[in-house]
Amino acid sequence: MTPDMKNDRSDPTQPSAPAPQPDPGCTPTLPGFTCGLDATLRIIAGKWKPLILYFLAQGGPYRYGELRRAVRDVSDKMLIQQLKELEADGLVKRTDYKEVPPRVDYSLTPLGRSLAEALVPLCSWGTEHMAEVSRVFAQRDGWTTKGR
Amino acid sequence: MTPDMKNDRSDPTQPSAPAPQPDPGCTPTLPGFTCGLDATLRIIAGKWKPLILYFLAQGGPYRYGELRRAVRDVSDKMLIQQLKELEADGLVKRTDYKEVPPRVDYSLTPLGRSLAEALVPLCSWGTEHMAEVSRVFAQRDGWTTKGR
DNA sequence: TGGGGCACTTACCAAATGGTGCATACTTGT
DNA sequence: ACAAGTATGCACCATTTGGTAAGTGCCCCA
Repeated sequence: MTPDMKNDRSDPTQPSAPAPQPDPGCTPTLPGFTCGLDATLRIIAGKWKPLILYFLAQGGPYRYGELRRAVRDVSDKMLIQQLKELEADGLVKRTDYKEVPPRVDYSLTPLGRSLAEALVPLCSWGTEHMAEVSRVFAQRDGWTTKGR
Repeated sequence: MTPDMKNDRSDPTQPSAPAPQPDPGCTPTLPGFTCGLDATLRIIAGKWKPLILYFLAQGGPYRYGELRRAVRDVSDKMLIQQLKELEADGLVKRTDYKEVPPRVDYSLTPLGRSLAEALVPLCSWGTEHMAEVSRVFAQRDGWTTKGR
């Protein structure tokens, strides 16, 4: 067993790479974030936020009800909650017309709009690879080609 | 005042827009997804997945330990878990060298690489707007200028 | 007068998510 | 012998997240 060359290179006792550098386009400037992606992810954390941003980016301001119909499967509670957070984070603007049957609409702030644009490639990716993606989910949901 | 024109246009009893169309770049083809973005989001759902993909995209294959040091604050359990899912989803490839002190490394599959590229704009966005973002988090974490 | 819509709000609950710590099997260094 | 490192597995627990269902005040319509 060639005892002195079992680990030909990169022997585990001496880490080959101390720590990968998180750089290209990622300059850790502010504290708390390891990189820009980290920062972004924390802002859009929440099941519905990216979707909301994206829908809002498609059409002009949407009324609450429209939005809820657009983002299918979202409950009132969730939609409101995420909208509030997005508003607090300065990504969406809420306009309350103070009318008597309530009328409110939501639109993107410039910041929100810029973020929504960064989301576009993700959308395209999903569209392009939807076949693979749905295949993946098919088996995730406990499902085999042979039925059952 | 002006009782008959309170709802000048788009009176609430008659929805102005029946349902916003989720189209530009989003063609709902396969069942289950409202649009491409939806599909993508489900694949990268999980606190660390985008980060893992992104790190993997930066350097070549990473050994498990390197990855964990790179993605700071991630626990073993989480990292392993997410790596397994990514592997199952065909985004990363795991190579086990079957050596005696365990040696394993992870790299992106072509699919994973393409997804990682779609993540780039998010990273740039985060980097560009990191100031705003960290301001947002400052107040989210219950924080006032006047301390405590 | 009753039903429905609007935009929310609240209470309660289940499930997902994530963290800590211990265990494994084996090696190398001291 | 013992600590440390390698890549994981697993049990247990706390927190977070998300969902359901109900209620609110006010209006319009039949």
